[in-house]
Amino acid sequence: MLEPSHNDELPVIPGKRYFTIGEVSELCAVKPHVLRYWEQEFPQLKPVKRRGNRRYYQRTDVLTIRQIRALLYDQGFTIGGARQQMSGETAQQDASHFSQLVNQMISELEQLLDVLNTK
Amino acid sequence: MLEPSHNDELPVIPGKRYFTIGEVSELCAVKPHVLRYWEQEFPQLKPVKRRGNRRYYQRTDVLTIRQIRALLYDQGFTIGGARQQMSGETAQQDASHFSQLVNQMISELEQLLDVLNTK
DNA sequence: GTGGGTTCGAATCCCGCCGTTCCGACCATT
DNA sequence: AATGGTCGGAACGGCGGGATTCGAACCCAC
Repeated sequence: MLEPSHNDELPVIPGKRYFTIGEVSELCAVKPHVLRYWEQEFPQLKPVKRRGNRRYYQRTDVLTIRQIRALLYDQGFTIGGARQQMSGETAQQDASHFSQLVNQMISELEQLLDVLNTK
Repeated sequence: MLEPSHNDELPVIPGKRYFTIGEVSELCAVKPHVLRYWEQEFPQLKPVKRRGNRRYYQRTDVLTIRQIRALLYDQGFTIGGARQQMSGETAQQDASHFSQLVNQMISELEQLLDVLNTK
């Protein structure tokens, strides 16, 4: 069984600009080494790096990580699926699925229009 | 990268009532042993069993399997995630999103009806 | 009924995803 | 300078998700 990890209950993000990997780890309940690993897997996750290659995460990075976390731990995506989801590919599928339905509705409405016209 | 498996291009389901596991395997492009495995993982997948414990799949079963297949191979869910998805937890989110849209369409159609009536 | 293909459940095997652990070196704060 | 966090890289590991194998039962065509 998938255990929902209650993303909602994560701590409030403090009002500062930059966070170390350790801080982000706490804020997102994800171990530092996992954060480094995710960085390889998700191109959109690119914290600033300074002296000695140290990572400095911004607030948006923290939100990105929480989103990834939700996709993986709550929604039950694989890493590949989460990446696809983040890059918006599935939104397109949804959209096409949707437009298909809409097209069908349109053609049905056109038939209805025919009926109305011939009366 | 996740390779979309083009669920759309699966063969049309023949117009008969029952299918053997081999037929379903072809119809869904999923090996028989995987179908048996999925049966353990997805409670809603319960083909009828007859003489000698043989599986007889109905059309709805075929559709269910295609759906599972899409969740796993196209959308990138884990089995746990797909199960959660199938059991309708996330579907509720989708549904509310959907019903919102449908409501909007209905109100627009009602406006259209008004126009037609006053003419 | 007889032969060839299909299916059965259960056991076993296996590969790759998703981390995890180790490492010596570097950095920051006291 | 001492303590504790962080660095990258490589080696290691669990286990999810099948894949393979087995002998036996079954079905259909002939």
